[in-house]
Formats: sequence, structure tokens, C-alpha cells
Amino acid sequence: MQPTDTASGGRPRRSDATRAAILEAARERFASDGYERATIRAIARDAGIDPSMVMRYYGNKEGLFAAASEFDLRLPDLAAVPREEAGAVLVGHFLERWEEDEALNALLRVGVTNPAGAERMRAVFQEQVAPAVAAVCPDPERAGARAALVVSQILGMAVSRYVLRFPPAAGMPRAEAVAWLAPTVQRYLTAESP
Amino acid sequence: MQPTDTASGGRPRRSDATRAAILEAARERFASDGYERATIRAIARDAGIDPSMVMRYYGNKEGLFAAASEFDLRLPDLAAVPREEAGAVLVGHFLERWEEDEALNALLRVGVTNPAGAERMRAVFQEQVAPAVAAVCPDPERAGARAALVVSQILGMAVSRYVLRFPPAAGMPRAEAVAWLAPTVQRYLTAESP
DNA sequence: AGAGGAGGCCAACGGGCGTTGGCCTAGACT
DNA sequence: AGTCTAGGCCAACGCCCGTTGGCCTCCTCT
Repeated sequence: MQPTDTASGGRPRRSDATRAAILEAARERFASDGYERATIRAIARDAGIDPSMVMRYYGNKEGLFAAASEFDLRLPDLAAVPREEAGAVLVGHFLERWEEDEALNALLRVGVTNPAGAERMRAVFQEQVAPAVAAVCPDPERAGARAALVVSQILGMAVSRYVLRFPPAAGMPRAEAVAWLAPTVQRYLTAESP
Repeated sequence: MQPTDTASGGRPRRSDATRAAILEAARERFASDGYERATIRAIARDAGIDPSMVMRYYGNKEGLFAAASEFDLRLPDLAAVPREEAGAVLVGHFLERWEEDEALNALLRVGVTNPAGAERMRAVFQEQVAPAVAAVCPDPERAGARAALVVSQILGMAVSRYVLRFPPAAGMPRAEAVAWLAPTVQRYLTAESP
């Protein structure tokens, strides 16, 4: 039996470079093409290896996607920043993260088309975003709704800017986007009522 | 040569019912599956006809999508409503529209995955949303940016609610969503600066 | 009543896909 | 130095896709 999991603790394998190359190529393809059009054959070609290697290391296409879309938003601890800056910090962090990590775009593209992708996005929302938001919102029982509102604004900007590329959104300097979105997110985080 | 265009002025053809059935099935499939996974074979099966009929009437898959995603947002004339209610009216209209017309979901799903879909969304943005926004915004030269901001919030809520189905967003009563989003959109429409 | 064309189905093609299994090779361990 | 196994490639299978061309049938117009 071949070990296929991602070496937690084991000593380095000779194939680690190949595994990494596959993962990198997969992230790029999933990000730019979405799940269905990103073919294993193309990913293997990008990584310079045979398609069957992908199967050997990641089982099947779904397993490859699961591995490629595993990532950490690295959300800041909002309780540690001045309360009135939480919105700006959060928006700035998200946009920066989106521009540096194409896995985010991959997840977004796949989440919209593929049930498994959507499920993973829901998991990220629940495990990473909701807790981060709960740390600053005044009413814990409404933290979920607040997190959803925050995500709706940030996700919408990401879609407009990085996926659909509406000219005014894609061309807007990041600082300007942050300046417009920050008060919105701030309100969703902390306002007593709409 | 067969006429394939959509009967502008010509008298009704015997095949109009079939054409309509194809279009309806296509909208449903594109909306729920996205471009790649919505197969012509499945659409034809839904419509109760042979796949080759789809080709005859719409040329190819891309032509079918173009026909299926042709639609009108029917945006209200924002100049006709009290200035301070423009945000609420716009948000309410969009969410209502989204729930009644699956073509919107189809366009969104396809736009995220498929270049042609993205191009069509940009066209809808430019031809329908931007002018509607320009009617109320104070500075015509920044109307494009304002429209992009408005769309980012509305699109984000649509994605969260109808596509990814984040529980707090999907379960939120429409009135509550409108109440939270309206001030945001109002600000994007009319505020002098962030 | 006859002709012609529109509406429809069937069968097939070529291609790309995910996936499998067998075989070779070279590095690591004893 | 010899063995063994992990790493890699090649070829193929079966499936489903978009698309095509031929053929039949029934409505409609003269």
C-alpha cells in the first residue's frame, strides 16, 4: 500500500517535490478554469509528470481538489485591534490574501459550480470566519448572521474584482476599495441594528 | 436554410413550443449545474426532444447559452423614487428578481466558470446596472465605481444566499437582508466619499 | 389532391475525459 | 554488492460529450 497522506511527521520522501509540483499546478488550474475544465491531464502536463501519478498520490480528482483547496485564511484576532478599526483591518486582510493566494480564487470558482466545493466553502466560513467575527460582535447569538453579512460584502467584491473583472472594480486601487468597504463591514460587525 | 433566430416579427412557427421548452430546460440546467455540467443531452431529455433539435435551433452549446441567458433586470427608475429610499428599493428589487428568475442564477454560475459567461455579465453590468446607478449618483464621472460597489454587495449576498447557501445568509428573511444591505447600497450610491 | 418543406428521431463519429494496471528504473537499505 | 521498493511512464479501457447527416412524417400551401 502506498502512503498518500501529506507526510505528517514522517521523514521526507523522495517524491515530495513532485507532490508539491502537482499541488501547485492544480491550484493554478482550478483557480483559472474551475473544477470541470481543470483536467488532470493538463495539471499533470503543467507539473511535468504523468497523469497517473496524480491518481497515485491523491486518489482521484476530488481528492486532488480537497488537497489543493486546503488553506488557512490566517484571519487576524479582531479582539486585538481597536474596535473601530476592525472593519478596515478585516477588509484589508481579505483583499491582500486574495491577491497573494490563488487557492482562494480556486475555491471560489469551484464552490460556485461544484457541490463539494460549496461544502468546503461552508466549512471555511463556519470554522474560520464565524469565530473571528464572534470575537468582536456585541451579541453572540447573532454572530452567525453578522459573519454572513461581512462575507457577503467581501465575497461580492472578490467576485467583481478577481473573477468577473468588472472594469471599475478590477481597476479600483486596493486602498480605495478598502476605504469604501471598511465602514460597511464595520457596521455589520458592531452596529446594534440595521 | 433553417431560420434559427427568435422570430422577430415573423408569424408563429409550429416549433415555437419546442423552442420554448428547450430554453426553459436550458435555464434550469445552467442555473443548477453551471455551463460544463449542463449537458445538451440532459437539456434535451428535460425538454422531451432529441439532442439534435437543440443544435438545429440554437447552433451549438454556446448559442444555446446565449439565448438562455438573455434577460432583463427590469431595474426601476431610481430617479423616480425618493432619494433616500433608492438603496432599499434597489436591494429589494434585486433579491426579488433573483428569487423569481433562475436565469440570474444561471448567469452567475456560468459567469464564474466560463469566459463567455463572464463577458455577458460585464455586458449586463454596463448596459443595465451602470445607467440605473448613474441616474441617482451625484458625480457622473464616478458612476462606474459606484455601480461596481453596489453590485459587489448585491452579488455577494446573492452568492452567499442562493449559490453557496451559507446557513445564516440562506435562512435570513428577505426583509432582514434588505434592512441590513439598504444603508450600504444607499451610501455607495450617494455618499460624497467613503 | 399533390408537393414541398418544416419538425422530428436515430445512429454514429471523433475526441477528451478520469481512471487502471503493468512494466521499467534507480535510489536506499542491509 | 545485492535486493527491494518507491517513483515514474506508457498504453489502454470505458464512458460521455458535442456535433453531424440521413431519413421519415405530417402539416400547410397551392
